[in-house]
Amino acid sequence: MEKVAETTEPPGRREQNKIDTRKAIADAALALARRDGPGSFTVDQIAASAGVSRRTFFNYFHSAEEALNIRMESFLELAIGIFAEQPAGLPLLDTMIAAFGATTQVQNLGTHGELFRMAADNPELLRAQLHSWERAETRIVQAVQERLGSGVSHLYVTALVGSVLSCTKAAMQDWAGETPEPDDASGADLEARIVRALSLLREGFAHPA
Amino acid sequence: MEKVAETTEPPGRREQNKIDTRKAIADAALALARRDGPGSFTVDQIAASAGVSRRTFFNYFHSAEEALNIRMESFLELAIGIFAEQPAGLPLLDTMIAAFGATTQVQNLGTHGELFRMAADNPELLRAQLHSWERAETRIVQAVQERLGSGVSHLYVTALVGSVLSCTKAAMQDWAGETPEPDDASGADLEARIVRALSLLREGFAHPA
DNA sequence: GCCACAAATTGCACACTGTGCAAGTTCTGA
DNA sequence: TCAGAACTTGCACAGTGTGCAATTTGTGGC
Repeated sequence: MEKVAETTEPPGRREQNKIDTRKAIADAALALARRDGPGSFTVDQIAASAGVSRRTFFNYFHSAEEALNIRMESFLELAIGIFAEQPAGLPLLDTMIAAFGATTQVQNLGTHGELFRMAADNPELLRAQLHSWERAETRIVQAVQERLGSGVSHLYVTALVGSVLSCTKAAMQDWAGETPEPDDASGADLEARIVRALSLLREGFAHPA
Repeated sequence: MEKVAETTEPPGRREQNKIDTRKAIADAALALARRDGPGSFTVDQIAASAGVSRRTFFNYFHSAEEALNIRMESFLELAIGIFAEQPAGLPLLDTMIAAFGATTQVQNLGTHGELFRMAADNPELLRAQLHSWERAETRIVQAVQERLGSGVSHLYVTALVGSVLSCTKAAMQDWAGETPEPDDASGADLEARIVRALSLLREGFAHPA
């Protein structure tokens, strides 16, 4: 019985080291972004601050922005996971509302808002974030395709998923803009906004309430 | 009478040279992308091919991808212009449908589909395009805010505009994917898709027709 | 036409990015 | 304990993006 619960934890020293290194780099990048501003530091600084070589940094991330953006990725990862867990029978938009509303329970929610605000004056970071949303979109489109079968048009699915993500993004931006303090307890505020935006979508934006 | 119609044409040699140079660079970039593939050429090659120095290239564009992406920008520019011309009384979504449907009359429509397809296997180009859509979104949001006055919530406007652009993007992607030949006469196909996607949006995606 | 001024182009230097490769170090399993 | 796999690191190299100063080119007054 050397290995226990191999389904979820075969870490070993190697895996754990990689996880630690990855986290150390991401943390170093965030700390530098907070101190010097989003675009005002180099990869060398991140690497030195994380205690690894420049080359190792690039073994983990393609760019400084990607190291920052890993948190946004985890948020979208969570959204995709929750969506996949939802029962398949319900109307699609209700399922989406449930899934994206639940994402607000993610750890360190305040940091996500912070990164949103950072992207406002850092084009490279903004591009990285937009790219993250784009990749999430294609993954969700695939999941929805599988769920609905081949009877639904591709355009319907892509337009729907794109709109849902746009509304979620708008809700997060609105929330991040009006919640400058890194308050992790304001998840309810964000959830309310997401639900509101997606409800507007479900009603075809008929009333500008 | 040395100058005629100074309202729209004070070009002079200077202005015209800049326009020509800009166009020469963009054309050179597109030609190289067609020949070698989107990410397989350098700024030096573009500059040489356009007959300018490397430094001059960077006076016009921030990156190779931006030089490619200028056409997508012009498309979005056209959309914004048409939207601004629409009468202000109509329902917002109808105005949007009219505006984005009309954009398909842009010159060299086939090239736009081509660039969409290129972005599929070139992350940098994709990011540049996403960034273009993002900037267009904020501009349209501003225009809508002015049109509707301050009585409407910010979240409503951003969610609406984001959804409209997502649907338009989905329509273009669908069209570009199923129209591999650079056929400039297929504008009607694209327009039909855009109108269909936006109609779905207006109905809250109720029927997956 | 001439000339001073403004605007655009260019070469150069410099810091930084991103990647292949080979040598070194650390973990794994028998 | 040890061979081999996996990870890290230094190095080299091509490419990017930008400030600066020198040069060329268009503009407008005289």
